[in-house]
Amino acid sequence: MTTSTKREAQAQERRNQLIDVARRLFAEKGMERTSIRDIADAAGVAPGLIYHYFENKDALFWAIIERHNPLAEMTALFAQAETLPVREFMLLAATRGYALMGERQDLLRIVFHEALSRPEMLQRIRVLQQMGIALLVGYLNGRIAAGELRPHNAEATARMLVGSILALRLTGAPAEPYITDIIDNLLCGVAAP
Amino acid sequence: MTTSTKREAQAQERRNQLIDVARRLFAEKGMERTSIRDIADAAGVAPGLIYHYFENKDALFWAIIERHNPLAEMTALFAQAETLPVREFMLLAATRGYALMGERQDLLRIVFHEALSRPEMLQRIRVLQQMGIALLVGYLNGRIAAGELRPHNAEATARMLVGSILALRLTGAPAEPYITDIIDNLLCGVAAP
DNA sequence: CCTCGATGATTGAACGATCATTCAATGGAA
DNA sequence: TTCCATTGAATGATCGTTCAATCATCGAGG
Repeated sequence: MTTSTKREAQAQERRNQLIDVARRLFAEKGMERTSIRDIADAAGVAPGLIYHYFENKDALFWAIIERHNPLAEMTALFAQAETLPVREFMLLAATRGYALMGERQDLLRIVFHEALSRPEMLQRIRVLQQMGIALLVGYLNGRIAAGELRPHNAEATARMLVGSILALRLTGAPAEPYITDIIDNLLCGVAAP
Repeated sequence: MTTSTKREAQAQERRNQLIDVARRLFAEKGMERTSIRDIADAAGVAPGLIYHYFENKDALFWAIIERHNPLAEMTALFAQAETLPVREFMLLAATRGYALMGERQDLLRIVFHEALSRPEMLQRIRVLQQMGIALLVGYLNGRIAAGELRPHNAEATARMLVGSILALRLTGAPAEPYITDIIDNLLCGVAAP
């Protein structure tokens, strides 16, 4: 058994601290406007220490990104899809999606900011978005097969739902009454009968 | 009449060239990752010349932003709203919105990138988005009053439409068949009858 | 038509500041 | 004593911006 578990725990704690501080500052100011000295000052350490834990500034950036993979939460959400009526589930999915974006606001800001100039970041977002859309499309097609939704292009509907919730979050709009209205609009349409 | 119109025209042409080159590079790499020397090299001039036309790098940035105000195009679009049935107009509005975002892709990238770290840029976007949503809400309320749409929260519908089109553009999805499906979903809903 | 002074466009190295990263030295824990 | 965490100034590079000098254009006067 390793002989330095206390020391290793302390190192891990320091590493996590540096990631947390960097995430907060990157979210506030953007990566380029945040210097290694800014991060060191905010963490109360010397700039050189950062290079003990991370090869370079870019490695620190990716350590922040690696910290969170939302796919587990997304698939967990769909685990209970079968137990709820369509409207209830879509309300739940939209509300949980909105809430998750809120909890991960720092990370979202960093990710969107860097995606605009880092092709590898954009690629990573595209993969995740594709997976998210696929989960939703699978659910919608199941509901169509069960006769609960009319036959239609489930992918367009999935994109509408995700786009609408993302737009609420990006514009700083509150969840309600918008989410309920959006789901009702999506299910019933807005045309006069 | 001014005596140096040829010289003034040349100066204006140079100024426009610098703005165009800067816009392209800012869109590709982001503002911080684009140096004054990058812009000068791409324009084929010396770095000092940029300061003949712009007080500083930030002034050049705002000159790019000032170059375009989409509100004129947005209001022009609504000028013909009355002449079309609801579905036709909404298809037109969505298609034109998608196309405008495509034409202004460079500017959108710059604007979204800088909005994440410049409160004044975010504020400017918020105002514009508020105006756009207001135009759409006004139109939808008119259609509700005319009995063509059922009574509902027009703002939620406006946000759905804008969010859906924005998400198509951000994810690199093609306009069709999505726009037609989205408009039909929005009008008729996806619930089984 | 030519010359010359005025004016604005342009150059590109220098300047002061800041950056990311390195590293020899130090301190504390094992 | 060994090992790892930590320090913080130094290093080389790059940044935005300045500025004295140069070049090209323009208009007035002869």
